[in-house]
Amino acid sequence: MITLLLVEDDQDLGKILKQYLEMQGFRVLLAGTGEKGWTLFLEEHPALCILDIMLPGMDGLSLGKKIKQKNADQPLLFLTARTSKEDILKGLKTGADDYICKPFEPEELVLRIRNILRRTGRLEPEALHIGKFLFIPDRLELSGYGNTYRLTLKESQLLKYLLAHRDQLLRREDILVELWGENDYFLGRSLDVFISRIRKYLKPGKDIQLETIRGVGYVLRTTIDDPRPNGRSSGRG
Amino acid sequence: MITLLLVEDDQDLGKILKQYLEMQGFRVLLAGTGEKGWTLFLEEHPALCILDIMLPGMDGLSLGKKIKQKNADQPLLFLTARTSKEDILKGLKTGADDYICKPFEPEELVLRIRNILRRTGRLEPEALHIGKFLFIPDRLELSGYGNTYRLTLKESQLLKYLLAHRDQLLRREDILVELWGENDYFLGRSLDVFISRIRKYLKPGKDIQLETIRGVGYVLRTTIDDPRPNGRSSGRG
DNA sequence: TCATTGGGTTAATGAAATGTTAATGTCCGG
DNA sequence: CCGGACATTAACATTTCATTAACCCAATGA
Repeated sequence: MITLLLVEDDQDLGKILKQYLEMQGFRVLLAGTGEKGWTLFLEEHPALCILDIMLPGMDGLSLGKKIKQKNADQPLLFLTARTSKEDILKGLKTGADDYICKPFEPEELVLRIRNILRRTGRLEPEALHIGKFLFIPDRLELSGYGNTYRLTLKESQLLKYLLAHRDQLLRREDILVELWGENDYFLGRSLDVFISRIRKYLKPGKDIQLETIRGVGYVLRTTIDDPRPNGRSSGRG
Repeated sequence: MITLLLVEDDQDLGKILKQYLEMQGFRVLLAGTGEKGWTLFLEEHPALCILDIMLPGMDGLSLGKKIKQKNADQPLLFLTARTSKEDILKGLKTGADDYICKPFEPEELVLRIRNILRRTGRLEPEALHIGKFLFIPDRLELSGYGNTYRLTLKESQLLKYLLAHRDQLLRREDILVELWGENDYFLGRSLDVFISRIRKYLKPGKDIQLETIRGVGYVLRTTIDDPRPNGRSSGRG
C-alpha cells in the first residue's frame, strides 16, 4: 500500500483529508507540525509528502527544503492559500513538485497525487483495453493500430465513462450530468461533438461499436472483450 | 431485490427512511452504529451503503473508508448536515459516490439512490417475459428464438404497456392517452402501425396472441404466463 | 349479396435528433 | 498582447423514425 505523509496544522481539515485519502486506498500519516512531519518522514519514507505551507514552528517550505536535502528525489506537494505571494507560487511551479491552492476539491487533490506518483514511477498507470486499443486515462493516451493519440481531457473523461459502462445503455442526460454537471441543449450538442471525435479515434477498430440509441443515448459495444456466440440482428427489416 | 445498507443513529429518521425506501421496492438493512453497519456490510454485500457522517463511535467517514478498503468499487452515499465544512464535504462526490445534505426530501434521496445504482450498473434492468421472449425495456431489447431486436423508444413503450396489462382488454383510447397524451384519428392510425410492428416481432411466439377486439381495442394473451423452465434462479449476481 | 366500417400493412414523407466540420470564445503561459 | 490548446457554439449535412397516406382485407349487417 502507498504511504502518504500529510503535514497540516488544521486538525479538522487534516482529519477529513486523512479519511478521504484513506478511502481512496492510501495509507496516510498525519502530522500537525513540521517537526512531527520530519520525524515521520525519516521513519516511514512516504511515497509522497503533502505539506501545508503555513505551519506554526517549522513552515512547510522549510520542511520541504530539509526533506529535499535528505532525499533529492522525494516528491512533494504543497498546500497553499490562494493569497500567497506570487513569487512563492512561481517558485513552487518551476520546481519539480506540484502545489494546490486552498480551498480545493479533495477530488482534485487525489488527481494530483496520483499524477505525481505516476510521474515518479510509484504508481502503475491504469490501462484499459478497448478491442485492440490500449487506453491510459491518466496519460490521456489512446494507442492501437500503429498510432498513438493524445486525447484532450474531456475526450478522455468521456471515453473512460463509456468504457466503465460498456454494454450498458447510457442516457445522454446521465453522461451530461456526470461529465458536465448539468444538462441543457448546448451541452447536448457538445456531447455530440465529442462522441463524433471518439468515433473517429476508434474507427480502425471494426470490433468496436459506439451505437446511437435515438432519443435515449449511446452504447459502447466491443466484440473482442465480450465475445458473445452470435445472434444480434438489427431491429428493422 | 436490491439491498441497501442504511447507517443512521437517529432512530426515528432511520425507521422512517427504511419504511420509505422499502415502499420504493428496496430491501433495507438499518444499522444504528458504525460497528453494526460494518457487520451488516460484510454479511450482506449491499448494492449501496447510505452512511450518516455524524455517528457515535465509528463515524460515517471512517466506516466509508473501511468499506472502500474492503471493496474499492462499493458505492457510497453520505448523509451530512449543512455545516461549516460544507465545501470540503462537497468533495465527497467522486466517481460512484454522492452525498446529500440534511434535511432532505425522501424523494430526492430516492432519486440519488437510483442514479448511483444506475451509474454503477447495480440496478438490475427490469426483465419481462412474454412467452419465450425476454424483453428489457431499459435497453429497448427484445430477444427470443435466436434473435435480439432493438426496438425504438415508442415500440418499447407500447410493448411495455401491453405487457403491464396482459390479459386485460385495453381500449384504443386508453393506449393513445397513455402513450401519446391524446386521442385523435391520425394517432389512431399511428397506433395501428405500431401494433403491426409488434406483431411482427412476436410472430415466432405461437403462444402469444395480440388480439384485436374490433371497435374497442386489444388484448395481449400468452399461454405460458410465468416461464420457469428450470426453477427461478436469478442469473445475475 | 353488397355496402360500410374498422383495422392491417407497406411505403412515402417530413420533423427532429444526431453527425460533422468550422468558427468562436476562453484560458493560460510567455 | 500574442499564440496555442481546447471547449463550446454555430452552421450545415445526414439519419432516424413517428406520422401520414394509400391501398388492402375482414368483419358486420341489411
